[in-house]
Amino acid sequence: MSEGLDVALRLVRAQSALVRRFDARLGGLHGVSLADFTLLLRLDQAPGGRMRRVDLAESLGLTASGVTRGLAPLERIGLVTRETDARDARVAYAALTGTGRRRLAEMRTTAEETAAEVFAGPAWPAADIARLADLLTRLGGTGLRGR
Amino acid sequence: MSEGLDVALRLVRAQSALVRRFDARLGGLHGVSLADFTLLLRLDQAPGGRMRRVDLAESLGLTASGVTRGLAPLERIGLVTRETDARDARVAYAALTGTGRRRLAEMRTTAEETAAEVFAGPAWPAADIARLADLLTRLGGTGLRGR
DNA sequence: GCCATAAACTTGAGTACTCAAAGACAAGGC
DNA sequence: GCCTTGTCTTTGAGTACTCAAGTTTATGGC
Repeated sequence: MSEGLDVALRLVRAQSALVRRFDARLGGLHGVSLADFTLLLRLDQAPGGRMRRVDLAESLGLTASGVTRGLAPLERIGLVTRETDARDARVAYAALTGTGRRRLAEMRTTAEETAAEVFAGPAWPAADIARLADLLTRLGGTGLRGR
Repeated sequence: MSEGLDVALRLVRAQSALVRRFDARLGGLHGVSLADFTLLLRLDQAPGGRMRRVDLAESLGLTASGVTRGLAPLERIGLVTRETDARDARVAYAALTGTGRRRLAEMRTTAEETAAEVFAGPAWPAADIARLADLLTRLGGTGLRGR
């Protein structure tokens, strides 16, 4: 089997393990999934803590439909609100609420702890984590750091 | 944001892009998803081209339930058959059929082409692909190479 | 031999997405 | 001002999984 294919399959496999791990921790402590967390994080990084649904979709690698469906429960529990645009009545912003921001800060702590556990131990020197970040960036997934 | 968390999120993002790409190619040319292909590939690598469903699940990172559901359509289109164990009536093997093996060989070609496209260009020297393979292996996803 | 426990598998219900279609609005040509 | 085209969003239907519960069969103590 070609190495490229091997890498792609390994990546898919690694992802499902990772998602399970984050889902378990975030779900247990905060009642949200990794997808929920990622969405909130992305909102938090946007100016004003709000974004149009299309842009959110684009930025998360989902369809607009997926964003609508993912946002609904977060609105229901008061982490996100819907805001309108004065200029364009078609657009519905998703905006972080105060509660959302506070809860997100807590989630972020546990997400970082989880990541630290994943990369703990002598198998993961900082240089290798950085190398992995670099390689994954090249692979085309838009990152979220420092935005 | 911690670099570990950043890497984890990047990986998730990269995976969804990758899966979409493979799904499009494999679906278009052979009518199967990347998940289908991975399952068939795993079967092909097992001695006798057959495996117990539990082991298949373990090896793919799915639940037994997911395997049952994923296998059904592949049995329906004749790529896989169900076999019984003479010693233990609980187990139902999944086995590649001759057709399955032939079709898999074709799928493999397009999967390798797709992987080659993903890693094409000067951004991806062979050494970096190998490095990525190594890093992902450390991350715990069980690979499929050379089994 | 019988029973308790455990393993392999399937099934029902639920979740998180996808795509395609539809509704509401915007923008530009004319 | 109207009409066409395009954009933003939601919704219906379908897919691919999950978990929990149920069935069937094996195994080991006694």
